[in-house]
Amino acid sequence: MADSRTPAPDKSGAASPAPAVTRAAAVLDALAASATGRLTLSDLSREVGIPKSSTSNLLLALEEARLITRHGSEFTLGRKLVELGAAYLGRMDEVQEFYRYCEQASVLSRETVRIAMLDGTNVIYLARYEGHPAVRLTSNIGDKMPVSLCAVGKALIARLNWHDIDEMFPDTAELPVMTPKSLRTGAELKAQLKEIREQGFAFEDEESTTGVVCLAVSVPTRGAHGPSLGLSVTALKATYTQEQGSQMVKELKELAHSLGNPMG
Amino acid sequence: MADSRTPAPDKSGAASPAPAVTRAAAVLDALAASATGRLTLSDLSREVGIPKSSTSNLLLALEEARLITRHGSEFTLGRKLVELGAAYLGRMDEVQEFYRYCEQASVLSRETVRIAMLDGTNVIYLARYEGHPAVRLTSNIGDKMPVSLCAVGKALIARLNWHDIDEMFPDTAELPVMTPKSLRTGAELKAQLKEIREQGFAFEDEESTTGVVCLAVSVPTRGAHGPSLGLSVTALKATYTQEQGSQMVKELKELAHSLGNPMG
DNA sequence: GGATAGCGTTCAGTTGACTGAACGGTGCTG
DNA sequence: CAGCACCGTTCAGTCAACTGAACGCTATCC
Repeated sequence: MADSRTPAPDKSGAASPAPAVTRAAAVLDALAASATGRLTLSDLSREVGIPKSSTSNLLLALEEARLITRHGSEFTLGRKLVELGAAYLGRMDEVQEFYRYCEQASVLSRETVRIAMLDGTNVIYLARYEGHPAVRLTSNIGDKMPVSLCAVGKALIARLNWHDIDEMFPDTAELPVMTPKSLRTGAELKAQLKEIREQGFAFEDEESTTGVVCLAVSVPTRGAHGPSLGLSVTALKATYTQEQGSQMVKELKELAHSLGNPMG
Repeated sequence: MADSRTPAPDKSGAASPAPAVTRAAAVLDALAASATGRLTLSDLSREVGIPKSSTSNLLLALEEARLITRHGSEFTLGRKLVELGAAYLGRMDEVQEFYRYCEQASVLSRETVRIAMLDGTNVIYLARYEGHPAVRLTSNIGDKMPVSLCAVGKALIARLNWHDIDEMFPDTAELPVMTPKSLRTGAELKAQLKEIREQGFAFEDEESTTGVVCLAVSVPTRGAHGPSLGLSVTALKATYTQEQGSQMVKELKELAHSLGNPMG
């Protein structure tokens, strides 16, 4: 799991309009971020920085809503979160369309394809099509990954305007590293982003997993407010060929275009 | 409950220790339950039954926590819910073990297998192993299904004590119907549950999808507090044989036993 | 075009939620 | 066995979050 630091910790000057809700969300975050996923009332009180008595009340309410579950004196995330997450995904027509397209595509139907969403400096995987039994991914739906480490992350970032990119990744920014080939600095990342913009798709060469390569494209934003979506194919470097790659990019782009324009 | 002079420690409704949290959860539920998944402030205020001004504050806090997202004047569920749901699933060792077992099993490795959780009168699908490209399920992870319509639902219900079952499904209860073969009444369902208890596994014969059959078993509850888990295999009725079925049940039971007893 | 109905926002008063210290219970430690 | 440290719970006082009516605004209707 990648460490994600709170992006914009609102200073104490700006109070929340419903503090109890903000705190409850912080409790959920703390549970999600903890190593074991099991924390006691005191743990949470310390972690989130609110008095025990207040935390106790929050936990009672969260438990009643099934957003958390109590196991003796420990708390874990609740199953209601799975339902809500599923409800979010179920409302995304793009996911349904994604499956349908992958099944009937000529090359992609036999590959491992994923659709992901940009979330700050991470991507979140929304769905996975597994047409290639030899390539089983360890990552699951909902998992996060730093953008600099995967093709789909780079494809999504490349669509942002240059000013935002510079802000997110200063030249000297140190990027998370997972393999010897991982990009190291903001400058390296931005050099690649220029390439990606020119060629219209992104590439990953063993930057997150040795032996594995990825291709990815971004989906033009549907409507005015939708999240940024991206598509990626994963292949084994050992069997990957240039020709195969260009065909996959072609189909990825076709799917991306179809997702971006519901009617066509 | 007799003395009306006591200062009423608990009113009939049993007030929540943190109402704002309970209300926020109700807002999320309302969004998840709505047909389109997009509601305005006024919609939510009416739906949940709280004043607009209060709702406005709740929504602001929820939006700040990214539990909901604002699109103009409409609100939808937020992507943070996908992360939290994934964190819940990622913490379930059973899911990881489920994948591992399916891959190395002799028969199941070539079938479509799922693991699901009981949630009231529905089951929620937690993970899906697809070893059989010919059978692609339309349901996704996190989707809900009435227990009476699927083998895994019946397997899970069958483990409850008879009193609870009678309460959930009176003889004359009308069950949801999806195909001509769907069970219609509580009495029909309970007759099947008796069979399931005797033979130790559940069966579904085109009750949710014509042309499709399912086998399922329940997992003995791990520890004292875990949720009720169930396993199911889906097959095409056209190619299904009795012999194949008994082998699949055997492997399902083995996996169930392994999930219920972490060390063995 | 004027009127209406509905939307989201604002604001001051009052109720009820949050605090923090003290309490009883439990599992280590010396 | 006594001592300690930590846990989760309780309770009364205080402060702030919630209410509800009034506001400005935009679409809709006659």
